[in-house]
Amino acid sequence: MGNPNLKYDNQAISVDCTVFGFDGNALCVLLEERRRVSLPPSDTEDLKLPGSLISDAEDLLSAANRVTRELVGSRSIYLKQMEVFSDPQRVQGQELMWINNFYGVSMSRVLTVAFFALVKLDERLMSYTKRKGGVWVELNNVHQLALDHNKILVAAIDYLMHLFQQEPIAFEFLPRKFTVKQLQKLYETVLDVEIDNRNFRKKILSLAYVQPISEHEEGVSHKPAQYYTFNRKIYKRDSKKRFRLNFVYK
Amino acid sequence: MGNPNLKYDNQAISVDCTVFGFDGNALCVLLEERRRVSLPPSDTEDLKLPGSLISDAEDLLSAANRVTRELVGSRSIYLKQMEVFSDPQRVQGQELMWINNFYGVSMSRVLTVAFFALVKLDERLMSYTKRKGGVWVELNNVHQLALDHNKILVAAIDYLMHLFQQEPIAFEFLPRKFTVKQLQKLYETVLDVEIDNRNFRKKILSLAYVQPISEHEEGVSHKPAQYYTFNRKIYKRDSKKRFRLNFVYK
DNA sequence: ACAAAAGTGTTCCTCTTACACCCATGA
DNA sequence: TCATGGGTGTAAGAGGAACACTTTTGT
Repeated sequence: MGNPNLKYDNQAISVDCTVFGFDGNALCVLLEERRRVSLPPSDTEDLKLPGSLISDAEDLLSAANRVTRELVGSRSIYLKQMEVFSDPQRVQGQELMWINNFYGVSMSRVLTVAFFALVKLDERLMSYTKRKGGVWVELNNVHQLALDHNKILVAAIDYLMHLFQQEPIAFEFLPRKFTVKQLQKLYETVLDVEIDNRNFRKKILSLAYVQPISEHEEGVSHKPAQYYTFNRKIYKRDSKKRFRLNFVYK
Repeated sequence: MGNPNLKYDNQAISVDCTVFGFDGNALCVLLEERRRVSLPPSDTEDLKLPGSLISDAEDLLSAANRVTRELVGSRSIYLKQMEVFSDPQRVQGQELMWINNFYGVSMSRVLTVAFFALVKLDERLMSYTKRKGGVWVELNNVHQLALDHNKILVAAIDYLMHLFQQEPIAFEFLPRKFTVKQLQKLYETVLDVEIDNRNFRKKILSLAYVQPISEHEEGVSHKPAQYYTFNRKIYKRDSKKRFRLNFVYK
């Protein structure tokens, strides 16, 4: 029997999405202004990660899709469950009141499931987001966020850097056709390293799933670069073959 | 404003723990019998992963610790959040009634946060678990479990195999001092491969964080094996150094 | 012709893999 | 002395890292 002294029925669940994009130079994250219903205005904490409580009939992925689509529209998006933040004190006082008020409930705590998302960020998406009330902020320019969203963001950056070295998620950031240089710049930005251009090319072009197409850059005042695409089918086929003990650090 | 047609306040949250152990030959998972309050008995579905609803004031890790300690006692345990299962239909009908009844609540759904755990399984733990009403079942002998616990178990096995190649969690399964052979057998079991003994030794012994101690096996009727230990400090120090693009499959 | 970025090769070294026999102990 | 599992070495190949110059285009 569950302990009769404990309560189990006063908890809300939310999703909060950390959506990353790459503008060609820097990593950006999608933020929105908090709509302040009954909370005194604050200069420093009015930005937050997009999120929402989940309704009784909704699964988490649907909720995360709903939340992100509000700001990025119907484009395809890489979306993955990351981590649950469950400190009973993570939302309290006025923050909790704000949520209860906003959703018309009276819960004593809110757990949040953090989602990790990647999109292809371009001019059109930039302005779409703006019209919908969101902003893309370079990671270096992110200051204090509402609730515990700085903590979630830090976890997401960490997750991004790890996953980036494990799986070819780089291509989620780039348009369908891209140049080797764009790809290299992306790796350098995300992992915060410098990469030798010759070695990078050699490595990337040795991958069967990065394929040249019969198109080159146009209208640039230097040698036009070859375009490549990412072939997911080939990646999936080949990724089953390998077995490595990658924990090896000497 | 949250959509006033939706309800947000009728959801319970549970943790379910997949605890793995290695008995020297096979991987085992910790299961417990479901205490059937108001449900017709079933021959095939009376085993489940250990789990519990979380109370309003509890964080997830504490809940997972509480749940596992009931069956493994106070020994140290590797415990990590894995994935949330949030299908609104995942628990319904009699299953849902059983939970509401058991905990004295009336929720319309239960989300569960699956935890992933590893313990050092030995004779003492085996019998401790038995006294507490749990069982260790070899993975090959796990049949139909209650609720969606087979699904959770499959996800946990997958997670284990991936993590095993990424991080030195093998040592969480073994006693403080172990032989190379034990370690190799463990890798072969978890990853379901055969490993060349000479190459395995070479690799393992090249790792600064696997250290020989001045002790050998005793009472065996063959050359007694050297004992080694895992030095976590050295691992942590060295793991910061390396950077690799491990997504590379050709 | 010049500025600007694209593209190209070689050498050295480390790590991986495949493979077969001798060693130390208890019975 | 024998059965049992512990422990050892080498050669060939693949992948990673360091490093500097030529090519193609627009202006």
